[in-house]
Amino acid sequence: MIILDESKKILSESQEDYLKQIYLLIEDPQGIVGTQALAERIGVAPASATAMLHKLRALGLVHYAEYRGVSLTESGRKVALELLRHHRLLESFLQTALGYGWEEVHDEAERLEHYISETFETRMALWLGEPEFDPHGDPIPNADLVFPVVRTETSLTKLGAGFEGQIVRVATQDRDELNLLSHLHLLPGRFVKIAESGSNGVRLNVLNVDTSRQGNHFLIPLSLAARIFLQEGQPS
Amino acid sequence: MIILDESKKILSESQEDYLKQIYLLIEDPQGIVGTQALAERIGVAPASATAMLHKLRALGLVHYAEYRGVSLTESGRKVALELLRHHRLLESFLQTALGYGWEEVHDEAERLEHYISETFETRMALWLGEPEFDPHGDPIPNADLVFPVVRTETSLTKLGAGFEGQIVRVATQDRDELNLLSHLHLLPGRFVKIAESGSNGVRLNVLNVDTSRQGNHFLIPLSLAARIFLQEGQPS
DNA sequence: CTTTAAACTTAGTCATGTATAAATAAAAGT
DNA sequence: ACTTTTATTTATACATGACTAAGTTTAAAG
Ligand SMILES: [Mn+2]
Ligand SMILES: [Mn+2]
Ligand SMILES: [Mn+2]
Ligand SMILES: [Mn+2]
Repeated sequence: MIILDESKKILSESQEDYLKQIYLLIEDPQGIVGTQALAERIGVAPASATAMLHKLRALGLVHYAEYRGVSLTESGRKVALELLRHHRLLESFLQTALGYGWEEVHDEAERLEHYISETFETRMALWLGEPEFDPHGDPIPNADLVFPVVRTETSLTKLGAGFEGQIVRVATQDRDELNLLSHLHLLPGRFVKIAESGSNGVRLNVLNVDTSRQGNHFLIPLSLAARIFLQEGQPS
Repeated sequence: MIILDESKKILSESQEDYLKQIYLLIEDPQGIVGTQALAERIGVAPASATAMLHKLRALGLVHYAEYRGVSLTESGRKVALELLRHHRLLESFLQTALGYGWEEVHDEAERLEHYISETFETRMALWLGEPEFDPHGDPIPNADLVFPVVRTETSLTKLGAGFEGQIVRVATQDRDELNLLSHLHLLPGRFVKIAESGSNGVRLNVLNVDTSRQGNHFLIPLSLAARIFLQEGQPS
């Protein structure tokens, strides 16, 4: 549905998802991703991915050399960022405006990101007050597809006991994990203090929750703690 | 995207649009519609419609006999109403919640109606306060797909000079017509008095608009007047 | 009735996105 | 280097939804 500047060409939901997944699979800005990993992520056979890569290359959306891997061209990257903006604005909007539960937003956004118009995008952003981060704490590219300035965020596993800071990102889409974190008040915005940090997990005190629930001593397993990011600071 | 109760089968956007247009083209509850009219409405060649009708019949969604025309089965009708509910809730929501212009809502709703979930539908309805009519004045089936009780509405062309009533429906999706009506304050909810009704059109006085614009004597052509519906009554 | 026109369906193609099976290239192991 | 394993591509096929051209049915006129 996203319309390319140049020829006003319209991409299919499939094509868009390939571009988005290529973007997300490439960590380093200069990296490439292989056919297998891509196919696996999209949920198709490797041969199907190869076929699609030929088409995307013909459209000028990817750099792709047979057997060597794939990366995005400038216009391919724009499509991916456009989608990312739609997705993250949608997650914010569904939660804030429509009262969606924390775990319900992802699937809906995954589908709708391909079908909302630029007008819809603009109006959501306006309604939300041009947010820079979504409910997970993930950065939202602005209308010109530029990311907000990065915050200094550090994974829970890299901080020691006694550290005080604010949760700024929770890098998981898993429903159960999100429900757990939601229950424990461990969502972006919360201020916490690390009570204990060991090899089997991390214990936190939530600082700005009513005193009756203060002594929050649940042990967060390392696998999850690694995906919770803090920024130093105290509640204002 | 709409999921059939029985086999959890998912319909394509195309299939859904066929069912919806069959529904809209059949005025009488017991009527049928021909291949040509249907094809024209969808924007495909008649042969393409024939092919699709075979598929929809195989899915148990339409009654269809070659050369004799098509109508909806009970489950086909449910899909059509489901879509209609999505469409009309979306139009209301885009306008009320997101500040869409009167003419912008239709195209967006036409696409999104196929991709929103039942959750999205439910939340929109809640946000809007379970509305029974959309911004055009068209009735919205409730969650059980039952229409609200019909209002007594009469086309402008069937009423004489001096009649006072409230606009309850504006049966057009045309952007220019909608813009015009919007400018003239002739939208559902307004109270008007018929100033003149002749063979070249109808002139209205808008009753509850500031006095400076009272003498609204624009001539509404009959073709448009026929699609404006009033209910008798005075402003409260 | 028979002829003609309109509506409709069938037959044969095409584009898109997927799949499996077989072939080939690249990487790893010895 | 040679061999084996793994990644990837090619060849072929299938489903969907569209098209055009040609044939068929039905309805309207004479
Ligand atoms: Mn998606
Ligand atoms: Mn956009
Ligand atoms: Mn539609
Ligand atoms: Mn629904």
